[in-house]
Amino acid sequence: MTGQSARERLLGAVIEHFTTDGLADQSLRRIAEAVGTSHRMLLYHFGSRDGLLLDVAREVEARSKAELAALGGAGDGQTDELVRRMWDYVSDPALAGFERLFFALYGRALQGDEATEPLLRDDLEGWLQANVAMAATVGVPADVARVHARLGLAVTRGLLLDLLATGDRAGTDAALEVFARRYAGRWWEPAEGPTVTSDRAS
Amino acid sequence: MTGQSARERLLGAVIEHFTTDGLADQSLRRIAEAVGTSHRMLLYHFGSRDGLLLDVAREVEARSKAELAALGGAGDGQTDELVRRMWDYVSDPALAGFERLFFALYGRALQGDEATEPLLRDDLEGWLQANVAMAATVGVPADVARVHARLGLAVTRGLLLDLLATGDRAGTDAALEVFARRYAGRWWEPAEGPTVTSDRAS
DNA sequence: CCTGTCATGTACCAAATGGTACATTCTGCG
DNA sequence: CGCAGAATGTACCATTTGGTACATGACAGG
Repeated sequence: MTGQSARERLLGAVIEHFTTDGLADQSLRRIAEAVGTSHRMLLYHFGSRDGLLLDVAREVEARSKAELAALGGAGDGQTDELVRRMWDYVSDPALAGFERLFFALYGRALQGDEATEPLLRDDLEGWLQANVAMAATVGVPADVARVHARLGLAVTRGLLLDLLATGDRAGTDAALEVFARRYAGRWWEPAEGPTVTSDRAS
Repeated sequence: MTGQSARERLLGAVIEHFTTDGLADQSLRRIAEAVGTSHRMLLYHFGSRDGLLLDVAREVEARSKAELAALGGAGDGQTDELVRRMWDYVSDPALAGFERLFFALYGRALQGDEATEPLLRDDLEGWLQANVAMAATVGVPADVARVHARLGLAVTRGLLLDLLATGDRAGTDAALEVFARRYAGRWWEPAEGPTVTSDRAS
């Protein structure tokens, strides 16, 4: 029973360690000690240091995807509600450590680190597609949904960076609320009285 | 003349090196070789490895601030124009390497790395204050300006993360345009027909 | 010319690194 | 039981690491 499971337990423990102690400048031995094993075992299960980091990146990506999937249910077709729910979930203090790890891996990946690259390739595209599919169920055409999903993700990620850096929950909450307000309603259905945009004035 | 200048030249070269080759797992000796000096000299000028990273972080933060300051001029009081100009500037491919370095440092800092911490403390707050000051010249109250500046920065940063990861310029441009459209006009001047907010229950 | 200060090179160090070789235990299965 | 294969421990390795000690170079001002 230990076959794949031991490895998975280790992986979970390593992620937890990276979550609390950071992933920069961590040697196999330090990691091993922190998760209660030997650096020999990490090599055994993951092949190499980069192999370990690769699996960590994959797992983090998978968990992020799971986060987002959890938001799929109970949609009422109001995009502002979706972005609010997403923000509420993702800004939960209990997840802060994980989100920090996510961004640390992401930053590394941006600089060409091979081990963390899967994060770049799959994460965003997966989110967009999930969103497009979800939007289709309430009648939003795919191309429209895609661009709005993109914007919604950018807002939440940008504000999450802000929140993690400053800890200013009230400020970031307020900013998200401003955004959500402008997305209230079923705006994608063409005519419906005067639209949200305040084209007058200016 | 070499006094502070040699150090500054080195710092610039190191940043350039980090920009192209990444900052993860770089030893003093590798850095030194890349910038044409000895690891001994890096220690001499920056005290320690962390000292070097600290100065890199400070400099990157200073350059980011300078980026934003460059956007201050020629405002016409239209917030959508400001966010468009900001995006145009920040998404310039020529700056991509630098932005990647920025996010890599940022991610590190989020995980508690002391050397890169100044990025967290100063960068965002500086941007907010600059924006509030700028907005004041066109009559936007400070508290309103602050929350909108926050949102604007989040959108650009979030989309920048997207662009750097996917390279999808058309997609990110389109998302920004959707955002900007909803910000057209001088929306902060209170009464002007029905407001945007749709105070729904819950 | 001498002397002091900044800059740089050379040589070195103990410690830590990722990885490997080999022996050993554990465990499920025929 | 006995044995294969996975899991783990021990010991080791060459290399690299950040940092230091010390000598030397450049060069300004007295």
